[in-house]
Order: sequence, then structure tokens, then C-alpha cells
Amino acid sequence: MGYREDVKMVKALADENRLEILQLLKSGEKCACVLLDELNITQPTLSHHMKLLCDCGLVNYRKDGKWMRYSISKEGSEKLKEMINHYFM
Amino acid sequence: MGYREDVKMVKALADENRLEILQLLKSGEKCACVLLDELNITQPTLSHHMKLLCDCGLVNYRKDGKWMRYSISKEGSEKLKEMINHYFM
DNA sequence: CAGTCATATAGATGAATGTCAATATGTTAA
DNA sequence: TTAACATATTGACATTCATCTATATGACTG
Repeated sequence: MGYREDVKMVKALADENRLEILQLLKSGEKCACVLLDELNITQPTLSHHMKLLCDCGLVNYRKDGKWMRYSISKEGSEKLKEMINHYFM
Repeated sequence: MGYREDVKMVKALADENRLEILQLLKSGEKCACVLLDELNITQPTLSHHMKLLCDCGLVNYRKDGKWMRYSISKEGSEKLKEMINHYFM
């Protein structure tokens, strides 16, 4: 029936750059500029990826002055794991 | 570095019809014709989806006369869960 | 063998997506 | 306030992808 929410979250994972972003966030909250340094993409492209990761709930964002700080969402992670466990009991 | 294998597996999940296929396979091995009955897609489209699910290792296939029987791969499931746990420890 | 059934492959098409350059918005500093 | 910096948005473009129709392959049946 309603796979849309699940698909939205899984699609957010379905890109090499976004997986690398998540890998970088594993070690804790990071500024967009730090992520930008590590990836071979332009700033608008990073912004686009971060929007997808945040919109699906996997990543939290926090505005700190002129910086945006991103971190992995505990709640989103749990939701993702529950979803995976649902399909692959 | 090498996110390609991870991306391949996650991309296989990133489609509503494929999630529904996995949902149907939860209850056990199913023939392609049964899956086709449940989904609003044509036979070639189903064949395409099954190829993606099998190629990434999430689904096993078994030729039985003129039928193809599909089932969720225990090994693939475990690999997926390990991957998710890697990114969202 | 000829016909039918189940599935796969080929090729075409429209929609979604990742990417960039250019520009806008918002924040800090001089 | 003006300049510089960090990020977001817009619009364009090339690629990927889900889907279909038509056809091929392979297996059973009469």
C-alpha cells in the first residue's frame, strides 16, 4: 500500500556521495564546509544532497551563525532499521 | 572509497514496486507469475525488477521447469543489515 | 513436431535525478 | 554600511531509470 515513505528514505541512501556524507557524519556533527572539503562536488550539489538526507529524517540540521551543522538523526536511524527489519525479518 | 556495492544494494530497494515484491516474498518463495498477478506492471517490467533484486544478492532465484521461483536471500539480508549498521551504528 | 505457456531481451520513451554555473539570501566582520 | 563569507535557490543539461511494446528463448503438452 503505502511504500512512499519507505522509498523516500531508501532513495536518500541510494547515491555514492550521500553514503560518503553519512560515513563522514559517523564521527559526529559536521559543518557543510567541512563536508564540502571532503567531497568532489560543488557547493550547490552538496546543498542538494543535504536537503534529501534531512527531508527523509536521516540527518539533523542546526543553523549556527552562518554555518549549517549536520548530524545523523538517532530517530531516523531507528526508523530505517525498523523498516529494514520489516522487509527482511 | 568503494561505495558501489553498497549503492547497488540500496538502489535495488529504492522503488515502490520492488518493495512490494519483497513484501510479497516475505511469506516465502513465489513464482514470477504470482508476483505478476499482484502488481500492476507488465511482465517485462517485472523481469527487469527481479533482475535488479537478484543481481544485488537480496533475492535468490531457482528455475523450475518453465517457472522461475524467487525467494528472499538470507545471506543478502544479512549483508544489507550489516551495511545499515555500518552507517548507522 | 507444432502449439502454448512462462520468462527474458531489445529498443524506445518519458520522467526522475545528479550535476554545474549563476545568482540570491543571510550572517559576520571591518 | 560595505565587504566577505557560508549556504540556498534557480535553471539548464546529461544521464539514469521505470516503463511499455514487440520479439526471442526456452519448456511443457498434445
